[in-house]
Amino acid sequence: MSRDKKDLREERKKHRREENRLSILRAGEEVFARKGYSLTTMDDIAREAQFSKATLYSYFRSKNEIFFEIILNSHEEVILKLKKIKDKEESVDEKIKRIIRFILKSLRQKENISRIFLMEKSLLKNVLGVMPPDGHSLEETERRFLQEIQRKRKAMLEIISEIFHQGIVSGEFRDIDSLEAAYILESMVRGFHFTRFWRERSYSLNKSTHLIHQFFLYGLKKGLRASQGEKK
Amino acid sequence: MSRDKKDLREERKKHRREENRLSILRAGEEVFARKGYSLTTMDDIAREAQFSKATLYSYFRSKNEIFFEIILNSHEEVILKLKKIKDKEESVDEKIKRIIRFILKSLRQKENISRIFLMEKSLLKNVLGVMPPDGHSLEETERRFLQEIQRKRKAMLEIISEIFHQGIVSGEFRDIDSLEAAYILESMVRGFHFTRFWRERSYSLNKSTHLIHQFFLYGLKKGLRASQGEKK
Amino acid sequence: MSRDKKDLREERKKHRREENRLSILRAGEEVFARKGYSLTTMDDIAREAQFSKATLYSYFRSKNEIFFEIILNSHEEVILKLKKIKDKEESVDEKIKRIIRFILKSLRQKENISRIFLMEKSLLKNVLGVMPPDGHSLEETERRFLQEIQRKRKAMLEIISEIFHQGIVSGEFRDIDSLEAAYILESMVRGFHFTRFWRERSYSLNKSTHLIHQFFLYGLKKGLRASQGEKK
Amino acid sequence: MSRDKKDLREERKKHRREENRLSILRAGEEVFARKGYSLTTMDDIAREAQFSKATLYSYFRSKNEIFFEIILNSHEEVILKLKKIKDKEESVDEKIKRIIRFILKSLRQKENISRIFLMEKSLLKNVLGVMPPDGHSLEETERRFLQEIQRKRKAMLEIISEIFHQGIVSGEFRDIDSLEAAYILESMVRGFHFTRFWRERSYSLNKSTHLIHQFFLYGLKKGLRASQGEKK
DNA sequence: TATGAATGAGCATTCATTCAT
DNA sequence: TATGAATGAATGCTCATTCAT
Repeated sequence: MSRDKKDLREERKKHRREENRLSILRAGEEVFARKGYSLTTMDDIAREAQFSKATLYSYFRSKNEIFFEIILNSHEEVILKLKKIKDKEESVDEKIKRIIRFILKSLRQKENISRIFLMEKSLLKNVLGVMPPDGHSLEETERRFLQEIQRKRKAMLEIISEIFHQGIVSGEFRDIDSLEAAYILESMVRGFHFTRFWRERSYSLNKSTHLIHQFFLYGLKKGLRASQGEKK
Repeated sequence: MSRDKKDLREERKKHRREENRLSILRAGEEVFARKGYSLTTMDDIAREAQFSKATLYSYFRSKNEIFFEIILNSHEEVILKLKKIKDKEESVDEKIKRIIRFILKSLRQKENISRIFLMEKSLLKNVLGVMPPDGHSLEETERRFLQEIQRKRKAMLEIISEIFHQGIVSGEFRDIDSLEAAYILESMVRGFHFTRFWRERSYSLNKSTHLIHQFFLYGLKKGLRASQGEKK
Repeated sequence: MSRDKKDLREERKKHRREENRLSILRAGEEVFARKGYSLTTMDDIAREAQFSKATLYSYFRSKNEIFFEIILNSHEEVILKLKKIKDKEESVDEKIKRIIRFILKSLRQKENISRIFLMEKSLLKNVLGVMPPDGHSLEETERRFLQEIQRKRKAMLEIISEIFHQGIVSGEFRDIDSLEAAYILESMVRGFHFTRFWRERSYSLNKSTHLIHQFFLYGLKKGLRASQGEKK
Repeated sequence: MSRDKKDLREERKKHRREENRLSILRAGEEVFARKGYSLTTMDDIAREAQFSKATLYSYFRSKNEIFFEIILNSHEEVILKLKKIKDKEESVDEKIKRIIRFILKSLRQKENISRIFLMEKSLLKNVLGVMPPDGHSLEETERRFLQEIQRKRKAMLEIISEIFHQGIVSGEFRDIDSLEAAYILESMVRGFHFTRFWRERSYSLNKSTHLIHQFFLYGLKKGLRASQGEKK
């Protein structure tokens, strides 16, 4: 009895703890998205999460770690979604369109979360994107994060490439390296998103999706029957 | 005589000043590239430039201003190079290849200068890339910078789109919006560069250029005679 | 029980905080008095208060705020004392003497706190004592401070003028504007204090009090029975 | 001949130099008066004087020295004016009125020059008005300045006291220490000026003069025929 | 556990003064 | 002599992190 009671209490505690953890992550995402990494202070996150600053440190070891966790989680979501798309019963073309739209959409939602993730140097002290990813001189946490993230990204890209593979096997697509194609698609979508701020014209989600989709499938050259679909 | 002498001295002084200015910019570029914007201190730049920190302030009004100048200059170089490419006597295909290679190359060289430029939120207090570019609430300097940079980027993209236009007119390319095509190409190249850190495989400049070039011209679909050029 | 205990702890905490606050103010007063406003650094105050500089900022928003608070508090004390004097059962003459002595004394004690307060331009950016007190272009904090201080000073002078009023009503004093008389008395005392550094002779508190008192009551002209009291 | 020519050139040089010196002083007065001591930078003065900052240092050893010189000069003017008043053929009463008005006026004109002079601690590093005027630990320049200023002030006050002496001898004034009377008068005038910023009502030069004059002559007590002259 | 309080290490920027021409 | 340039030394303020309760 007392045994059970104790377990129950333990259980509840754990549950509560998990909930708080999530609160902090949500708060972090909110603030990071709004202010970027450097400009976000632990105070900001604490305020948003309605905890004391010190409490944050009982859930996470550092500002960095909070950020890492957010990034990692967001990748997890993406993987799940991509799997769903892959397993859908529809044409490969349609799937690709869905992928483009989905990535664009989540980039827009998480805006500078992804922005930061891709870019901010202060993230990994003096490292990210500059040093070759051998990762020596990285702190343990950072190393682990890098590994994690690379694993997840690999998973993402492999799912996409599997979709392409279907198209290649079926003879619909050119016989190319399907992983490279996945790289290209991701590059296009991310690139299109991140440069959009500087464009004169702004494109709706639909228009953007269509544009990228057409170019990715048919390229610039004449000779293929690229449908001249919707224009915004 | 004395007149001339004085002028000469003035001349030399001005020249010296210009040189110092450049030194600081070079130093700034170096350090920003290594550490990102937030983590770069004026002390860092001063040390690198072999000046006292205070001296920096006699050449630039702020850290921000140094950074802006670096970005702006780098854009200027790009514009010049693109113009040269455009005016070359060679096939449009070849020009596109050159553009891809050139952008990739300069992204690699300036590495996270461009990275920072695209991303760092702390740059324009809470603004860059997030708020719509209406720019109210920006400080004067920041506003000017935004204008400048947008002007330059527009120029860049227009040069590229003019090249495409040649191909469209000649019937070589599909009849699409040439500016949109420029957006896509830029997205691909930038995107490919910025995601490369996360890829398992790393691609040489040649291989990257080829890959992007092929996809940009022929897309994924079968039916076009994409040359099966070099593989890394 | 636990309830009470918690409250008690809260109580103690609050008390501790209040004490620290006072420590900082005392430290500030000490250093400001010694070095003046501009030359006093937050580091100085922190050292004197035995806190870290950062801690100061958890109690006060700025150097200015610390200074304002010191000034304000010191005025509060003065008001209290003046009230006491006013309510004493003794002759108006005696009360005036007490006022003179009291103000002189506290000016000596707080020495250049009051000096600074009256004088330092850097206090209110380009304002204090120069611009008419319309107060536009002042920051919020500064505006509030100005209001507060003016309210307190008004209170001080009104108490003094009320004392004079008694004397006027009783026919002892000339029928003059009692507030103007208060202005004059304050001017004499403050003026006498602030110019003393430049005098050859220095006057004891007693002697100073007597001197001012005599002149304030009887003026320079012959014809009144100014007591030729103590000479130092 | 060549001798004379050389002398003439020397002469002109000296003259020019003296003129520049004055320009700088005038500029300094202007800026100090506007911004106070701490907030005034050498750059400000240089700009106002239309010289390079470095040039200032060929005329004065430091910011302090410029300020000292300004103060000293201004005292010189005062002395001259007081002498003139003293030597005028008119009643002592009238002379006193003139003195009051004159001091008030120049305090208003030089506003925070005098303010600073009286108050700013940063002037004499950590000293002025705080340490007993023994002046040890003062820098040479500061010591000299203190001496100078004290000499001049003594002169000023002696002139005033001489005027009073006339009145005492003639039996018009009470038989008091004329120097003390001078101290009191100065205190009243300066005090009245420096506290004016905090008063609710503001007084015109005339009204101020009258007020101070009446009180100085007749005091608060009834029994003397204080003329109930103009009220503002 | 949760938290209010404390702080070390910075950081951008300023300015009186010196130096080289 | 006059000056443009250079700089050392500060200074107010911030923030991630730790500590004591």
